[in-house]
Amino acid sequence: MYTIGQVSEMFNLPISTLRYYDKEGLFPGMERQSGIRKFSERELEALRVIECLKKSGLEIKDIKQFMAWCVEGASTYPNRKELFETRKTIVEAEMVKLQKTLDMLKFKCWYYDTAIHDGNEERLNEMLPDKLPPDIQKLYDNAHK
Amino acid sequence: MYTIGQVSEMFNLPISTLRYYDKEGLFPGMERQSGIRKFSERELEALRVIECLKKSGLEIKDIKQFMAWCVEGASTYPNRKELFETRKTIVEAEMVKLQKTLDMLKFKCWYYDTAIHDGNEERLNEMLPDKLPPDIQKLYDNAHK
DNA sequence: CATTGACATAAAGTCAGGTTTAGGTATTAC
DNA sequence: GTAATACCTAAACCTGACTTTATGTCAATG
Repeated sequence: MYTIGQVSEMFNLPISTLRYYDKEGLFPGMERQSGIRKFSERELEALRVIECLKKSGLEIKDIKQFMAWCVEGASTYPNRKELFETRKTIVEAEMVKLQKTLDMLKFKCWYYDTAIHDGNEERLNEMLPDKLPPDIQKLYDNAHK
Repeated sequence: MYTIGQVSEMFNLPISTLRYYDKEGLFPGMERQSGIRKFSERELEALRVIECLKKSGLEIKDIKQFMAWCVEGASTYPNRKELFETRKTIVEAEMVKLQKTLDMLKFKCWYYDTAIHDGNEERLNEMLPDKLPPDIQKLYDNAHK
């Protein structure tokens, strides 16, 4: 059993955030000892799932709904599974977008590297948009398609 | 040259957002014809960079700073390069985190698949935390490390 | 020549996800 | 016995990134 301060340290989250999550119903049935929250292994796993679902773009109110399903029991397995399947699809799409972003950033790094070397962008402007070095061209094309 | 409406269609962004970006100084030196904004190829590339930098987590006011550097000329190449290097590092870290998120989601999909099949979580609880099928164990370990 | 549609502005409003403030309790440390 | 520390609540506040509202201009259409 952990206090809110210990959990705050463990997860590197402000205490105020943990209290906010609790207020929003993300720890249904969490124990208390004379008013003080007692975080058990169940709440730690809940917190891991919260961080995961948040990162997948889910809103707090929908995470609350998921936690309510967990309390409801086996009848909500299909709801929970569908939720994770949906989030998985969304995160996979997000990864593709982020890779495109990363390729743009890599291209710009090369671009300014070259600009610094040349002292101007003249040569670069002549190479754009389709006479870039092969590996750079790939980055540029993926970032601009 | 494009009108705000055409750019809105091309980038699938609300007109209000484009006007907001302009107000925030993200299109320095954009032309106008009797008050009406004229988006040139320069503004379209700016918009691509805006989307990229936004996705990398940069705030509007810092994107504005970057656009100001672009106007300033060759003396700011190093500033611009450093900005992109920093964003690249941040996005690479983000990709690692997102992969961890994805592994958690994949694990949970398998988990509820199994729970639905079994009708309860008893067998699953016996397998946790280190007697999972090898491929699932990998997902679980990456998601929980 | 009035209405429609696309453009413009300034200023107020919205929203999620916290964070801060103000005030209080309970336990341990000197 | 008082001071520090860790916990508690309710409610107000904050922030960034838009979005909406209210009002107006201008060109082309019926």
